[in-house]
Amino acid sequence: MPELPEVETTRRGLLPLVGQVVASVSIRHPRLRWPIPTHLPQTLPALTLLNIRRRAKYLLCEFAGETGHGILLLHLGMSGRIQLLDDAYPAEKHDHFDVAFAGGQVLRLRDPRRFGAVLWLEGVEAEHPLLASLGPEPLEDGFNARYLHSALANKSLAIKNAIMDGHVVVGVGNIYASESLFRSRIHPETPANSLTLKRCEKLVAEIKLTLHEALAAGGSSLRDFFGTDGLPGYFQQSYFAYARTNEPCRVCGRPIKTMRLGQRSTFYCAHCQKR
DNA sequence: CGAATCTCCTGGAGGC
DNA sequence: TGCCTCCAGGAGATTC
Repeated sequence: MPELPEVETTRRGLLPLVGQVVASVSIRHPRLRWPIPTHLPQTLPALTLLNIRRRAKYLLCEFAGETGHGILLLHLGMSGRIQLLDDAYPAEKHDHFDVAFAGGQVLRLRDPRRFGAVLWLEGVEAEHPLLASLGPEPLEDGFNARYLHSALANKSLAIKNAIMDGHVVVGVGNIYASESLFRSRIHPETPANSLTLKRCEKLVAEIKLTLHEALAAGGSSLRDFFGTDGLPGYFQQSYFAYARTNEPCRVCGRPIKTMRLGQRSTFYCAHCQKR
């Protein structure tokens, strides 16, 4: 399931397309999280890709030309992947969306579970409902202990749910929520507003560290991630807690426990992580 | 407002 | 081998 490091890795992998002009668009299966706009095959051709940015787990591809201007928003959901192909190879079952460029390369979205999204934004990007109320980027300076502590001040829910809420901080998915809480020695059920500033400091640091490490791993597996079915780098890394039910804690050796929190599998060490 | 629950979807794993 | 059930999950929508 694509987490922030994988989305960022995807973004970097697509940068060679910047400056290229769209030749055509194919929509094979328009029903993703929301319908893919049916006008894209008319709207995009002849526009130039100006840049590719990332906000949270959204990829924002800005296009402009004599016939228009807008942002193609892409989201990978949980099973999506974007391939950069040198040629329009025959599409497979779950290849729902292509953007073909004049140079011959093709951006292809594959998403078996169809939780992903392809949308077209016009007007002021920051005012779009999906982007307007997002919290800070976890790797930027705006995400710091003081900010987190105040953002949690009136929240009594479990800290794990809090850091997975995109209004608090974006880009922390289920895997890294468990991992960063383990590394911070914070029990996932701890009421968010009971964390001291000092523990917020630790948590912020571990979220940044965990994401940086995953990003480094994802970046090094770019070739695996693009064009093949190889697993992205972070799946190959060894987790401290995630998906390690009953396996020995890497710190104290006691079995890792699992629980449901906010409908999500949660992994932790009952001995190392304190409320 | 906060918090909990529901929802979309398909592939893979496990049971019989 | 086949069929059934259950589970995974990002995050917006809905409900309380």
